[in-house]
Amino acid sequence: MKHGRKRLLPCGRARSVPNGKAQVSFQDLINKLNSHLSKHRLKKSYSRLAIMDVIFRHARHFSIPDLVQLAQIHRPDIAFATIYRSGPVLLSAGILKKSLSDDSGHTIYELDSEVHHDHIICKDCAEVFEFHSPAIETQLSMVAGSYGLSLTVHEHVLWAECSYFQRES
Amino acid sequence: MKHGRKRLLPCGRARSVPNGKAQVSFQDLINKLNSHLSKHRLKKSYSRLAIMDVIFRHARHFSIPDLVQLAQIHRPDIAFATIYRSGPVLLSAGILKKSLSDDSGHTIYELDSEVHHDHIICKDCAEVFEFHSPAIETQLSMVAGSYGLSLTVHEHVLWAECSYFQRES
DNA sequence: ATGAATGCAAAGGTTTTGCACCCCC
DNA sequence: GGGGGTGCAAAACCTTTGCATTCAT
Repeated sequence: MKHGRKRLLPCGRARSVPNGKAQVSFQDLINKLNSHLSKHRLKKSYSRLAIMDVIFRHARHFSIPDLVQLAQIHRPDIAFATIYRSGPVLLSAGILKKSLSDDSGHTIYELDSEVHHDHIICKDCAEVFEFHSPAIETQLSMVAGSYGLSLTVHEHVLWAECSYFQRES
Repeated sequence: MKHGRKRLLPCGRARSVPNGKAQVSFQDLINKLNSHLSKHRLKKSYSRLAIMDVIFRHARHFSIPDLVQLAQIHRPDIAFATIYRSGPVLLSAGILKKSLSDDSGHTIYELDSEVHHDHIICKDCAEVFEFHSPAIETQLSMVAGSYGLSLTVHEHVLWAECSYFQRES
C-alpha cells in the first residue's frame, strides 16, 4: 500500500498575503522577466508567463513538486519538464528565491519581494510567518566578521509552537 | 553525457573537529541509542551501531546519500535501505539532528552535540564554521513572542565569502 | 533563418516499500 | 515464539536530458 497522498498545499504555503506588507505586482514580475530575457538574448514564452501566474495566484512557499502539482491543476497544458527548466530562469531573473527548507528536505521557493525577511514556521498550525529584525542582522555581520568572513546571504528558519492543537506527549 | 560525479565529501563536511569544542563520545551515542531503544521497545542491532560508528568516525555534516556512500566504503555489508531506515531512529533518539540544507536542497545532518550552534558556510572555500550567539538567541525569542509563539528550535545558515579564491565576475 | 523553448518519453538518481529471512528479547 | 531489523529487489518518486517540433525574433 502506498502512503497517503500528501495534502496539495499545507496551509502555510498557500497564503496570498504574508504579514500585511505590500508585495510585488504581477506587472513587476513581467518587467523583471522581460529585462532578464532581453539581457540574456532569451525569448519570451507563454509557458513562463503561465508559470509565473500560477505562482503569483496560487503559491506562496512551494517546492518544485508543489508547483508541478499546482500547474497541472491550473495550467495542465504545461509539461513538468518545462517547469523544472523554468526554475533556474526565474531564480536568476530575481523573480523567485530560495526561502527555506522543507521538513522533508525539499527546497522551498517564494517570490523575491526584495524585502529581506526570515521565517517562523509554527509546528502546531503549519502557518508560515515572516519577520525582519535589523538588530539580528547587525549581530550576524559581527559574527561573520569574527571569522574573517563577509556575509552574503543567510537563511534563517525558526520553528515554534502556538499551542493551537494540544501537544501530544 | 552525465554530469561529473561530485566529490565524495566537499571539504567542509569531513572535519573531525568543529571549532575546538569537546564533542560527544561514542559511548554517549551508545547510551542515547540504548535508552531510546528500551524506551520504545525496540531491539538492538549491529547495523545501527555500525552506522553510528561510520558517522562518528568519518562524517561531520552529511546528507543521507553521503552517508550511504561512506557506509559502502567502511561497512559495505550494510544495505542502503537500512541506512535510510535508521535515519528516523537516530533522529528521534537525539543522536542526529538536522543541521542545514545543501545548495542542492538536500538536508544535512550532524551529531546532536546538545551544544546548540548555527552555521556559517563559506562559499569560497566550502568550509563550515559553527557559531553561537546568546545575543541573537535572545532576540529570536522576542521575535517569536511578538507573534504569540514559543520558540522550539531554529535553523540558521549564513553564507559568506572569505575571498580565498578570486571571485569570478 | 536561426536558435531558444517546449512536449514527450526515456534515463538517472533518490527514497520508500514488500517480503522472506534472521536475530534479539 | 513473536515481533522488530535487515537485505534484496521492485516500486515509487523526483529531476534531468535527448530529440523532434514549434515558436520568437
